[in-house]
Amino acid sequence: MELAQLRVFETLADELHFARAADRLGLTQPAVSRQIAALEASLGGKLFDRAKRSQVTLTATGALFLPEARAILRQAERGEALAKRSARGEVGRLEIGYVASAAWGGVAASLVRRFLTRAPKVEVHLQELETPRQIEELAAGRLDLGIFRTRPAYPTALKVQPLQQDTLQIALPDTDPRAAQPELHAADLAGARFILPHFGEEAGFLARLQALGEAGGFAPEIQPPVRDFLTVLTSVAAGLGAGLVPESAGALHLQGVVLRRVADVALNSGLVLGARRADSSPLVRRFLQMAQERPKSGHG
Amino acid sequence: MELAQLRVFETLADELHFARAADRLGLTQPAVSRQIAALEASLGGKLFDRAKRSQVTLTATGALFLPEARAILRQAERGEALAKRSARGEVGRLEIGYVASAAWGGVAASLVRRFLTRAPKVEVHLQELETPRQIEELAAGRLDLGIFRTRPAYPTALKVQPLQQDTLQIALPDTDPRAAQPELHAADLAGARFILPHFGEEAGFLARLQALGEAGGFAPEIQPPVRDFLTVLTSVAAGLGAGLVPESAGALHLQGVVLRRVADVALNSGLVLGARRADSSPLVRRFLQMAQERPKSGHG
DNA sequence: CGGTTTAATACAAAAATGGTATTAAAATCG
DNA sequence: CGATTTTAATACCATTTTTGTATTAAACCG
Repeated sequence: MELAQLRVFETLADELHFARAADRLGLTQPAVSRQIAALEASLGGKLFDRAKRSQVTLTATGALFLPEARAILRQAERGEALAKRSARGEVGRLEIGYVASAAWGGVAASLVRRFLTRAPKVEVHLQELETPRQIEELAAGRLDLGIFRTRPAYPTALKVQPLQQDTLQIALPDTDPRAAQPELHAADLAGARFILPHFGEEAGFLARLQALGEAGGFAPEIQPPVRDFLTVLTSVAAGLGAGLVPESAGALHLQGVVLRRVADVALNSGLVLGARRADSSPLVRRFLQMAQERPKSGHG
Repeated sequence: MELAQLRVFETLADELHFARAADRLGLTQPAVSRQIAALEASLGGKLFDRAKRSQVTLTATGALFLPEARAILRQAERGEALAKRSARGEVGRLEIGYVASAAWGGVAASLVRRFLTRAPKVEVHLQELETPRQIEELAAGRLDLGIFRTRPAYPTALKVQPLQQDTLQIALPDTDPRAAQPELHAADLAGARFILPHFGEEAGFLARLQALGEAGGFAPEIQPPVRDFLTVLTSVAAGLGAGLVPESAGALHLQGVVLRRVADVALNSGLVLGARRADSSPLVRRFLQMAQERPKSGHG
């Protein structure tokens, strides 16, 4: 017994006419005759009475089998559709990690929102984790995707793709004399007090600042960390010190604050989207592909 | 998507090893590889991860599809089994008519009982109807089988097969002088009074008796009809007259009664099993075949 | 690093499936 | 009632699909 035979059987049971059934199936009449004969042989009994040529009818066995055949076909169609949706990455479950800084800019939220628009049946679970933890969890298989900050290197088991190319910039009060310069050099920042955000165990900003100090030949003085970027910028505007913030923070346009690039030190700190290199999940593939289509999400 | 592919998929999902799955399926390993590849192509995504050669695993899609595939296969198996049982005549419904006289001897009951032993799932409905009515109902399709008395002819749409070859015989009190003869002739019965059974509208016995009278050149005198054969025979033993009873009534061995054949008049009155000639129902075929296997049922 | 295991691929043989043409049987029409 | 038409089955051939054997490529293991 094969599904193809059941499809022929169902159609013939509908039409009760070999030639018309063949037509509906895109076959010829003899093909239908043989498929039915084969099915009947495999079941060990006739399904149709064709003693009267002009009025094919279901036998008792055929009538009994018809709802069974329909059930099998419908079940098969449902299963096939489900598998296809799954293969297209439209159903399933995704564990996605994100760094807090990806949430501020709305990058994580807008990515997930875009994905769910296309694949509403996917169950997405979000977890806020710092970059190193995400890399661990990804490798362990407890995360499927991670939205985290660029690193100098990643485990070979992971692949990452750029999400947002953020440069860290220096935020200065517009009253600061250095604010007059179009761009700064590390050495210009000697003696400045720095206001840094601190989220969980994320130590990236601190590390960058220390690198900056080394390049400029000074030991940066650090204010107690604040909770978010708005506070960093407000503190800077209040003249409490300088800030180290992602370029995208400029979108806030806070009065009394200017952002300046550091010309001689690379302070790239983009967001990347990471996944297991060997991950064959269509959901992950689809998410990665979608993220690549429009590397910068709508939000500034 | 085809059932054969699902069978391969299920087995491979069990074994997670192409060669072993092939073995279980009675195929070779490349055949399994290709069947899976074909199924994956038709679904538009991978079902197995075989990056690591030594550990084939289900993908998320594969894991999702496995219960679906199992459901389809089980449904197909149930449907197939049901159709096969139906084709073998083991399920369904039979409308069977019988003449009252077939019930006395237990012919109808024993036939049905034998049939139900072999096909317990068949729903049998019995209806007591006289011969002409059964023939009507059979032709109309309201009966599937009929157990009735032989007729000189039947509609061509029907086929009948012998069930029990009953000759009608004459029952006489052993005190009757004719009881001394080993067999009678029609003429011997002139002047006898006859005791006949009368059931519903069955007029067969009366008609036979009249034929007998014609052959013997006398008008038979008829006693009021009685309800059953035992009463006929008891009346005969009491000397109330002669009886006309099926040969098989002799099995009752009633004291004081003898049964005698009528040599010169054919009084065959067998029971036959009738069905529509065109009936393709496996139940009917099976019943007819069973009845033929042992033409006389266990009962005398 | 070499041998072994395992899945995929290449190729030829076999099976099945489908199509065209024809036949047989029933239905329809004159 | 006979001729024509309709309809399903069959014969036959071409095509496609499936299988098996042999081989290859990759991963695993010592």
